[in-house]
Amino acid sequence: MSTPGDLGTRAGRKRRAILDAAATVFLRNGYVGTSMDEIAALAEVSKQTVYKHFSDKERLFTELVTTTVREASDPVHEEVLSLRDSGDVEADLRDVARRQLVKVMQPQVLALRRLVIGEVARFPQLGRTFYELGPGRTMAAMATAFERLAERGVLRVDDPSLAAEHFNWLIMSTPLNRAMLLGDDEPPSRVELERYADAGVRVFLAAYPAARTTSA
Amino acid sequence: MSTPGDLGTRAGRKRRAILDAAATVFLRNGYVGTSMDEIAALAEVSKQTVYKHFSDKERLFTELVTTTVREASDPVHEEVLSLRDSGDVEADLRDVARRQLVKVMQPQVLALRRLVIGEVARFPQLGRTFYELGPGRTMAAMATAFERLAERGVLRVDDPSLAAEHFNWLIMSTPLNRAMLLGDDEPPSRVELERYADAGVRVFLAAYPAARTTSA
DNA sequence: TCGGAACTAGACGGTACAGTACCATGGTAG
DNA sequence: CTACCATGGTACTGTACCGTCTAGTTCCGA
Repeated sequence: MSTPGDLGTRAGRKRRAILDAAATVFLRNGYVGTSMDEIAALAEVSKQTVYKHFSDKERLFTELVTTTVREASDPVHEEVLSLRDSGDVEADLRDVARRQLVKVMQPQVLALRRLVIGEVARFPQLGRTFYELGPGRTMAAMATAFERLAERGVLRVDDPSLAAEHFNWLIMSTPLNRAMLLGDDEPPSRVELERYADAGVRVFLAAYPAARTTSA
Repeated sequence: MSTPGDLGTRAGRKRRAILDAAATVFLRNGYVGTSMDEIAALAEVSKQTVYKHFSDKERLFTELVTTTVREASDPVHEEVLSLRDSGDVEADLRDVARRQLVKVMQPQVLALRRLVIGEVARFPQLGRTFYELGPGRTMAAMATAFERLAERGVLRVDDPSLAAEHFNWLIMSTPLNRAMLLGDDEPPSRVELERYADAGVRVFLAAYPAARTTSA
């Protein structure tokens, strides 16, 4: 009859409220910095109800993280896949790079990344999940796209996986690592992010040149 | 008379023992996962003595992190500076890259990085310190080295800071980010690290070409 | 309308831990 | 040798919080 995630039922709504509250509090205060009472209060739900839906703090936390990562990563994944049929590699790489960077630099995604990294010792599985659903999946998709582009002769790539790594990190490393350590009180503007992305693409194309369809 | 750090005095030895124990426990269990009793026990010192040397847990933690980062970062910094007078840019870049990568991938450095990232919300200053003493300082040194090499005409670089960022992250991103999220149960071998470093240098030199002193 | 399931509110046991208080003791300077 | 300060050992205070329990209340379907 009723699915746990069904928002039509009362149980479904409560469950969603708890997950939303948990996201807010965990991302702000970290795993140990968060109390179940706080989550219950913010969700406007009794603590008993929290424990009815999630057997304990760990499960609530892991479930929250996995669903959040999956949701955040899906759209990026789609766009990367579409790269394989690109008609204008340079322009499309720039597009993908810009959009991907903006996604990754959202404050809540950054907070989630910090959180998972900080808890890798306590929750090793969570780190794996984050990697596989996030950067790992994106780079795998990118590698297959590069492979296809190489077959079509529009991009010179010998090791697609390595190229995907290089592309990915040329775009994201500078702003991402700064954000990890410097916090996001003064996040880079959209324009700055585009500069990082474009510069990364430039370097990438110098090493993995695109064959232009239209010559000068 | 006596300096706090002087290992000759009894107080100095105790202080060092406390810092060593703190390093072990904090790096293994994180900030909140560590109790002052644990540190005192491992240092074979009474808790009273711990509080005599460090007014509270926060100060002990921050003092530990700053001294550790500084110590780990100094040798890398030296070597990067010496790049400016390189006679064989390609070979020397490869050398620097390999050594830098090995340093950064040491388990305790990785643990420290995870720890600082996870605590950025609680200790923003610590993140800044880590960045400025670690990657920030290295990349600044690298930028001045590149600038000098460009003046000498042996490397084509227009924006030295950007080039330093690109170099740094081309080398380190892949193994570093994997380590951050996947833990270091199965750390990459020295050979694998060298492959990452060499591949990064290759891409870097494609975008920022070196003028060869000796031609084929 | 009615019965059962889901929910609320709050107390409670158990545990862990930061930081303090107190006093005995041992090394060290003078 | 002695006075004294650093240290050891340990008990203690206060707090926080997980997870459980109880007792009463509200929602919803039949």
